[in-house]
Parts: sequence; C-alpha cells; structure tokens
Amino acid sequence: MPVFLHDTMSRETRPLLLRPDGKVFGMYCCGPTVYGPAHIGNFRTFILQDVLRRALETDGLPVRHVRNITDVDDKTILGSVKAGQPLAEFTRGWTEKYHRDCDALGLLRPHVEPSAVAHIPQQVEMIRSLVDRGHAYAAADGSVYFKVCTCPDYGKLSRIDATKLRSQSTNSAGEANVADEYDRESIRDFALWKAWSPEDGANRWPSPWGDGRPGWHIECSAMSLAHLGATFDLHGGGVDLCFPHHENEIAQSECATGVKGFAGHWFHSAHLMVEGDKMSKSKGNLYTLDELVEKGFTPTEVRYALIAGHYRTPLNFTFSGLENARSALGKLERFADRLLQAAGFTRKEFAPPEVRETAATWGRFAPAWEALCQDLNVPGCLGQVFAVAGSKDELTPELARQDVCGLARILWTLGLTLFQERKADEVPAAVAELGARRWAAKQAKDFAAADRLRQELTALGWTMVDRKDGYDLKKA
RNA sequence: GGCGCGGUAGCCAAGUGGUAAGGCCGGGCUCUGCAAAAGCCCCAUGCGUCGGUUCGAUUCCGACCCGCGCCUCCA
Repeated sequence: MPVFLHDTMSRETRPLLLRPDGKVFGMYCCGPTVYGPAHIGNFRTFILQDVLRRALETDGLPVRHVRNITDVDDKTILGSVKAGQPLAEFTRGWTEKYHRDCDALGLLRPHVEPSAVAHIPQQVEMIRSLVDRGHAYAAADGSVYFKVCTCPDYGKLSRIDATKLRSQSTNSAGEANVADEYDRESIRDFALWKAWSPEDGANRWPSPWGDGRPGWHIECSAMSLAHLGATFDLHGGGVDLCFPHHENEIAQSECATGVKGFAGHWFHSAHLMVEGDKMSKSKGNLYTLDELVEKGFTPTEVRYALIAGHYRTPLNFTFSGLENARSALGKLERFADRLLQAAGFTRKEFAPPEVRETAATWGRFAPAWEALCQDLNVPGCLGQVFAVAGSKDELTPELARQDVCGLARILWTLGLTLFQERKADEVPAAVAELGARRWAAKQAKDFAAADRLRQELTALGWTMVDRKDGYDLKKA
C-alpha cells in the first residue's frame, strides 16, 4: 500500500510513488539555521519528515533525503560576530550540537546534508541565470533582486494574490513594512544577493555584482538543484515557510532552469505550541532537547510527544503530554515483552531493521500501518497499536512471531526505540545503607523495622521498590 | 483585509452517513506483609451553535459563534 500524503500545492491527498523515470524518491527538506541550539518546534518538523521518510522506506521506496544546513545568513553572521568567532567555526559548533540532538531523537541522517556556504558558487550561477533570463536585476549597491512580476504564476503554492502584496505597506501588527526602503523596484521583489556591508565583517564572497553574500531563499533552490535536479518528488518544511520561502524557491528554480514542476509534492507540518502559547523567545518557552533531558525526560519520550498529534494540526506541547508519553511508552514496552516471550524471542531479536527486512508481515498491525499510509496519521496508528495491545486474542507462538515483526516495523517507522537503558539515579552511600538494612529486616520478617526504614528513606526523598529477588532505589 | 487550520470526555487525540479508536488521569477489583508496580474492569446518549438534506448526521450542505496560524526573520 503506497503512502498517501496531503499536498499543499494541489490541496489533495495523493499517493507517493516513484516517477516513471525515477530511480529514487527525491526529498528535499529545509534544514536548520545553525546559530544556536535547535528547539523542539524545529524538531517536530524534522521528526515528522523522518517518519515520512521511514514510512516510504518501509513501503519499499528507495529515498534520497536531502536536508540542508543554513550556515550563512543574518543570524549566523551576527552570532559569529558576537561570539568573536569566524563564521565557519561558529556554525560548526552548532552543527555538531544539532547532529547530537538529531541522533538522540532517532532521526535518520539525511543522505546528503549540503551546506549553504559550500554552495555559494552554485547560488551565484543560478542568480546569473536569472539575470540573463530577465528575471532578476542588480540594484545600485550591488544587491540583486528577483523580479516577481516576470513570474506570472508566482503565488501558486500559497494561493496568495501577488499583485496585492504590492500595496501592503503595513504588516499584521500595523507596523510599516520598511524592509525595502530604497533598492527594490517592488515590495514583492526579494533579495537573491546581498551586497557586502560593514556589519558582515570578513564574510564576503565574490560575484559578478560585487562582493556580498547570498539571499536566504536562493540557497535551497541551488542545493536542491545540485543534489536532486531541476525537479524532484517532494519538498518539506514548516508551514511558516510556505510563504514566502517556498513560493520564492519555486519562482527562482523554475525561472532559472526553465523547467516547471519544481517539486511534485509539498509537505508542510503545523507548528508547535507550548502550554497553549505560541513558542517565542520573548515568552521563554522555547525548549531545547537539553532542557527537557535536564528535567528527566528521555529523547524517545520527547519524540513520542512530538509525533502524538497529526502533522497538519498544531500540537500543544505540555509537560503533562511528556508524562503521558512516558506512560504510553512504558505500556508499549510491557506489551512488547509479552509478545517477545510468547514468540520465544529475546529483546535483542526485537531490534530492527533485521526483523523488518527478514519478514514482510504485519501480523495484527496491518491497521496500524494503514493508518500511517493515510496522510501519515500517527495518532491513528498509535491507537491501532494499543488496540492490539489490549486485544483478547489468544497469543499463540505463531501469532506472537508475526506480531513481533509487525510491531518492530511499526516502531521502526515511527522511529521509537524501546528498551533503552534509563540512567539509574546515583544512590548516596547513606541511602544505599538504609536500603540494605530494610531489605535485611524484610527478609527477617521484621516488618516494623522495615516500615521504619522505609519512612527514613521517604524522609530523604527516596522510594524503595521491592521485587521478588531484590529492590531498586529511586528518587521520589 | 487576503490565504489557511481547528473546535470530539478532566487532559491529549483518531474516526465514521447507521449511532463514538486509543493514550493519560480518575474510580473499582486482583495480587503483594506494607509501599510501588502490574493485570483486569469501569469511565462521552455525546462530537462549537442553529438550520437543511436523509429512514438515519458527530460525519454531507448552509449560516453563525469561538480559538489559532501565515501574510515580516521564523520548523
């Protein structure tokens, strides 16, 4: 069953298939700007794209996933100047941090992760082509702008009326749009190349129009062309990128190459809210992975919480949602253990992709997979998984073996890893000693003493959990 | 103003023209010296409001109300 996905351009839900001439499914995703740690809102989008890619691979499609690193723009340059570091050094640090977070969250590395700085020649080349074809013009200061009026179908993705943009002199907050004081011929036009200015410091690259740096939008056009060609299968990003970024990409790419049909499918994921509010720096609710890990949540729990809502609906991220994810994951683990035991497998044998590749059965998880195929319905998929978990079917070894395979494939597709070691709390010597004494008292059936020791532990903020063969000490 | 999304139980969240998946929380039971955990059971006559179509609508159509996003750097 092919994966069906809603397409922003056509507003239709269409199957994702290999093109007749296609050997791989080309997928381009707008990546992070590496000027600080990515926040969980960024990661919601990246994780959703990761789930889509995994679903395609589970479906058997060969995918070529390209996700760029934006390492030259206003924010990275400003950040490097403030940090007193060369741009490359500054962005390398944040890129490495981003990679560590991605790995922790179980994101498959893209097949290609192009850097914008490393593609400046390609960007210059594309701008030159646009100027040659009359779609762009150089301003007096050496900046180059895209001439929107030369692109009649500009606005087709977001269905905005480009002619109305011309007259918009104020933004939604009632402030004047001052971005184009002088150079642009029209307010719709956007920068392809920005002439060097003193605040750019040492960050300047040569071009036929003088030293400067690329505009933000052109990098994705140049990098997708370089790594996927003039047309490819799917382009993804957060909803906020729909306009103007993606609209501009379409205009630049189609006008520069002369080939229509830039991306076959547009995949936009809704934004993340935090505790009912829009995420923003000023509200102080921009969480990073580190902050959540600091509070005791695992990256897998964060991932679960971030995919628990449908991708086209804004998701309200809350700590209770994170707790919810933890409980649900625990339930999943216990269920998986029961399946494994019934099938005669160990936890090690549960590890995909081995299970995924050696057998192509879904067991009772076919409905879960079908939900995923219907516009990447992760909540629906999860519901189906738990429906199986709560089923009263008799668990024969044969059924259990199929289920193990099915569950492993579903969880791999969702990118959820079970049975990860949770770091045990550091037990102070005094607490360990109390625990040992209580266990001894309990073994000796001196329950009065055992209860007293439990109280002492509680007073110190620790809980003692008894098992048949021993005990665990946990922070309360 | 333009473009777009959504309103389903205490919270989160699927879904369907034939009477509401699932998760969390909560309640009950079982088990365990206690505690915790776990297992089992229960938990919306109701799907923003009002009309319409229909044998039948939460699901289709219309109007309205409310919340939100983008239109400006933003995943």
